[in-house]
Amino acid sequence: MKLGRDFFDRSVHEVAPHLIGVTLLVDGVGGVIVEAEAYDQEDPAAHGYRGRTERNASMFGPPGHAYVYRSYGIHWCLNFVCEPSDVASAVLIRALEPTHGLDIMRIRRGLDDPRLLCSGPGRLCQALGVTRAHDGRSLADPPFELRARQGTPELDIGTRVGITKAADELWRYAMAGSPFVSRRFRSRD
DNA sequence: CAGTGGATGCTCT
DNA sequence: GAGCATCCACTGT
Repeated sequence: MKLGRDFFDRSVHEVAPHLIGVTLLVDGVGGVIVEAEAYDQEDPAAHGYRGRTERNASMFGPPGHAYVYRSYGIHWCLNFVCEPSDVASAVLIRALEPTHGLDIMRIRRGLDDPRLLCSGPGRLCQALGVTRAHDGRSLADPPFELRARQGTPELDIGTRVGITKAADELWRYAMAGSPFVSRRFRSRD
């Protein structure tokens, strides 16, 4: 079952936790989203914070579309744009539990361990073949496919990874205890 | 298991 | 010219 048409027409802080458990496929290859981070329009760590530029234009576009950017000159990172147009906010997809097309992922990644195929924003883009070519594309149309989750997973919540500004905001969400997250959370009691 | 440093290409100041 | 929303290899416990 596909996601509702208005799934992304709300705050990133509501969308991000609701994405955990959703299945993401790109040309039939992908898995269950187990980790995501929210970046809102008043967030100094967000690319849209200082206004619209050529790179972040997709963030200012309609919700339910992809924002893909190059990270550290090497990797690609995939975001889902949220809220109305002209409000720059998006959710960074940080990790998947691979379920579809593992053979293709292994070839693209050059390794076998399922835990290392999609456990990080750069890794999952390599495994799913996501590049700049996907920037601005609708998540409701091929090659993307999003399938609604069944039930409500328990969440781990923590601070975001790899940033220096607004580093204390608890805007990182993950499926509790998943071995497929990019980094472990603080020990839970 | 923790910490460090290099690769690498843009974007923005 | 600085600074990355990262990953991997390598070091030392």
